[in-house]
Amino acid sequence: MSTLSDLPLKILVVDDERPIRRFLNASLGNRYTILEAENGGEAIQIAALNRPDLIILDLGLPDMDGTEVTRRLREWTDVPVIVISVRDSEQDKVAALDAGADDYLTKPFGTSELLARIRVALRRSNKPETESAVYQNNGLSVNFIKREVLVNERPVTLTPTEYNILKILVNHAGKVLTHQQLIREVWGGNYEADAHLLRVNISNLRHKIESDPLRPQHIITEPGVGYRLKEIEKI
Amino acid sequence: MSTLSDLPLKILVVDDERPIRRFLNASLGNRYTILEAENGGEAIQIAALNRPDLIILDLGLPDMDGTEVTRRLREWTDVPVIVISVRDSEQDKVAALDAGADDYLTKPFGTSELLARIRVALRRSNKPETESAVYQNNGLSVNFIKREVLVNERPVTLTPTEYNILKILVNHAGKVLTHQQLIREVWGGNYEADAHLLRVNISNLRHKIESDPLRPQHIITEPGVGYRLKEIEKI
DNA sequence: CTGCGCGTCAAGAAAGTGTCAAGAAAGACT
DNA sequence: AGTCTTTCTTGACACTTTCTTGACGCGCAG
Repeated sequence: MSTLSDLPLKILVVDDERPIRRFLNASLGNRYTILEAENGGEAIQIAALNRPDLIILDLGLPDMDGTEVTRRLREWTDVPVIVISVRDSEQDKVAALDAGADDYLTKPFGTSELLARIRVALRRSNKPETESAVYQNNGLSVNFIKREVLVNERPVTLTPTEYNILKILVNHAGKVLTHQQLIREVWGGNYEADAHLLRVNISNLRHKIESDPLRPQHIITEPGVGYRLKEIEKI
Repeated sequence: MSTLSDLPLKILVVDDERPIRRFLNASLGNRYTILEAENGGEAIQIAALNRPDLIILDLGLPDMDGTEVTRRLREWTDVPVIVISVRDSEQDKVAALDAGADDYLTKPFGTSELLARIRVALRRSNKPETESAVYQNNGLSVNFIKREVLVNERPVTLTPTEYNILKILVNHAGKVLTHQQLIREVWGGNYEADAHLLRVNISNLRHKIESDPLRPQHIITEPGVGYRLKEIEKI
């Protein structure tokens, strides 16, 4: 069990109030290396750059909601996220947890409880899977942090829907995704969207990332079933 | 998030008070299969026997402390444990979490928060992707996740109907399937489809996966009865 | 020889797929 | 608020693949 990297574990504290950051720094500083961020954008940047082992995230941030930060993080990393907030409503908790947070602590909380919950989160995540935030295969490159897509080194700009579709395909690269699965994941459970809508978007997407949309090299149609992102074996 | 392969997950509820068990059963019963235990010993027994996917554990048990139960469980299983308790002291929380619990909820709590925290715990523990759903025998290989069929290492493309027929044959590999069974499974209960239609499709399928369709090595005709996927004993 | 089950072939019917373009909706900027 | 731009959604159409049906040949048993 003991994966002993003797370097101290890094924890990123995200809070816009300096006193809280100072308090957390004092509570955790002698056990962990503390990184700090003041807002959501900075948090994502620092997380991408420094790869902390855990993130403590305040819900109330100036630039973007903490739930949104979590969602963005989850697009490319499984780092444990512990949300802290003054909001105590069940609705807030459920939203944050479902967005991908691992725990939710209501302020004020005791230091020892926070430490215990940090230990739990670290214990669970102690399987260092080297998952990269960048997908690369077959001339297609998707950077989930920057939301940047390259085709043969050349950047392409995708609309939000197109990016979402591509993201799902990449996350299941090689596997066939049925129309229903794609529709559910892109447009949400309420499937007002039909297969035709999906086809149009796939078509648009292809025109942007395929050199020859008639003979797609990336997004392969599985007739009667759905679509699949083609993966080429790397030796 | 990807939501595939959903057989109902089993949750073990451990509490000595019947009303609480009943309440949890009502709250979770329509989403999960609920097992129940009244005390620590029983909990461990049932956990060992039924291998639940998650355990909800009350701290106050008649025979042994919940923390102790958690410790005993952790000796042999990583099943997520969510502790619920009336005790709100930090000391109790830290003790339970450090004993191996994944979460700690103070009574009273809302149903939706509990459900959210259950989802978090299950999400974390479900990481190992179910990758191996591959049938392989006699030069024929069917990967159900990628929806890929290989004959002697060479990929073949099947139409939806052909794939469905093959899938059913594979799922009952070695056994004879009557015409009626196959028709019902492929075309649905309303069997407007007749045996002739099945024969045409079998013929097409054979031309794709048999090297010599006249002497089939995979799809064997059982005259007057149906078809069978030939299996070769692996040593 | 005749009837029956089985396999093959080919052609029309049906379903699925890709593209274009126009209107609706959403968002950004004065 | 209003205007402008981008993005999303819908409908129409051509095209392709797949499904279904009917015709026919073969082998075999009665």
